[in-house]
Amino acid sequence: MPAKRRDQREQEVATSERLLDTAERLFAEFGFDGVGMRALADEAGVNLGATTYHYGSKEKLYVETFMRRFRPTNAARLEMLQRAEKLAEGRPLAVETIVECMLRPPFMTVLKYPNFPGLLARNLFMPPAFLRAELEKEQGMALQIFAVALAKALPQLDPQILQLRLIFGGGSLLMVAGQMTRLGLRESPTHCEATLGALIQFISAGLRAESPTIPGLELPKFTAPRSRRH
Amino acid sequence: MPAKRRDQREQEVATSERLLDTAERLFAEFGFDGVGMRALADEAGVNLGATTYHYGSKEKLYVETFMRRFRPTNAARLEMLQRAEKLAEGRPLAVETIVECMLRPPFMTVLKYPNFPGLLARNLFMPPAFLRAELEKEQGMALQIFAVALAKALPQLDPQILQLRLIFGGGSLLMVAGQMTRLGLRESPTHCEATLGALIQFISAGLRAESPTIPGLELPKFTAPRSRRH
DNA sequence: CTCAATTTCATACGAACGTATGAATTGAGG
DNA sequence: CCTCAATTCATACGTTCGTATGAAATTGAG
Repeated sequence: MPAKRRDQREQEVATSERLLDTAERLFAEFGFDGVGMRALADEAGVNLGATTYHYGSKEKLYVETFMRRFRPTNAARLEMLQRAEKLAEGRPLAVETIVECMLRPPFMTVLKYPNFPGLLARNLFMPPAFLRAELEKEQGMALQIFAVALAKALPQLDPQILQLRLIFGGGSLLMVAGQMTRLGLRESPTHCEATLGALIQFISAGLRAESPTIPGLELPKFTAPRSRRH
Repeated sequence: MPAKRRDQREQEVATSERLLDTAERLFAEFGFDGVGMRALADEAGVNLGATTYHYGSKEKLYVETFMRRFRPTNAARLEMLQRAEKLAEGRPLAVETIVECMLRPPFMTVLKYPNFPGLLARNLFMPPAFLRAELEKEQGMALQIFAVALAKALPQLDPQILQLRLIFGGGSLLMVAGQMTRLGLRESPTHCEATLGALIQFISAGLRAESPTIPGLELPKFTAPRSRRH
């Protein structure tokens, strides 16, 4: 069973990669339902049939388009946290350090792949039904790990409040990611770094805010997908 | 020129309203491109032609669906701020007060109309091209006014940083709005109020964070729409 | 050179899309 | 009762949708 045949002499990048790159750009801008397979194939310069041949269906292509960036980014966050913890040798990590571990990898991904922010915002805010499962699997554990690390850094903070504040912070990250191009953060790495720093400051301060035991707050499990259509 | 004829004896709500309500639900869940006019008309129990008759086009219906909620919500924010300022009689407002004026009206709208969060998240994060103009017009001024009020409450804060942090806070609001149903905040006003309180705390603390003069940060005007397709 | 697997390509299918059209239906005013 | 504007409704238009099909072309191994 032969695998990849086409050599690299005439073709700069393989068809499947070209499809993924184009899908990243178009899906990020117009969303799943806003992009047709024909437009996608045309922009990628490949035949329409190549889409089903390489990815089976539009939904699978969409999932793979997102996961190709999301998976390594998420892995990098965990690695960065582990490295920080190893470096600390038992001493508790600063909140800023943990937050930076959460934010820097996505920021770097966003800086490297200009169309990723759109995907990120779309899929984390209002994920299509067919993406929910794989998404939950990938990010659920990471979120849990960071919640534990932060709980260690903020022992006096109610875990429920912490979970809520993590959601708040995630919203901030998504917002700035989604508007990155609009903010002109792509032209200069300096701006980007400065913005990342400001975001770390903002979220860390929010996490540290003293919480006067809000009564009656009782958060559910944060699972429970819903879906209709598709 | 007669206007509304059909009396209210047999029809609970008018056709145009039924269309808006259904549009709110479906657009919130599936987005503009994810909803067909036929499905919309069917779920609303009206004829397909009624959609073009009452709203002219799908885009106009979409804009009106969103603006019907967004306009009064935004107005309420400004009114609440004005009331607070009048009540303060010249004394500077607390950051928490200003932030509450920004957050409470949307929260109330979200509590009253369960499908509004979806619209809000979709349209503020990744607004369709045809909505950008009307959106900018509606929220641009409000954001400016709140930025001024906050600058007065935080005189030592760099305005650039403030603007950035406002974006962060907006992300937090959108995130929690978009996940409101998922978080189970709809069943109990107590949870909702508690979450609102936690969000006010979080954002206020983030706004207050001391900013060690991040060098090289230079934010652009925050305008510049892009668009292709449609 | 041959062969078989891999990849490309043109084409076609039925369904759904947004919108336009004009005929029925409705109901208050003359 | 008749009129007429407002509204509803059935139907049809051209287009685009996602996917399937099978023949052509390409490729590396033997």
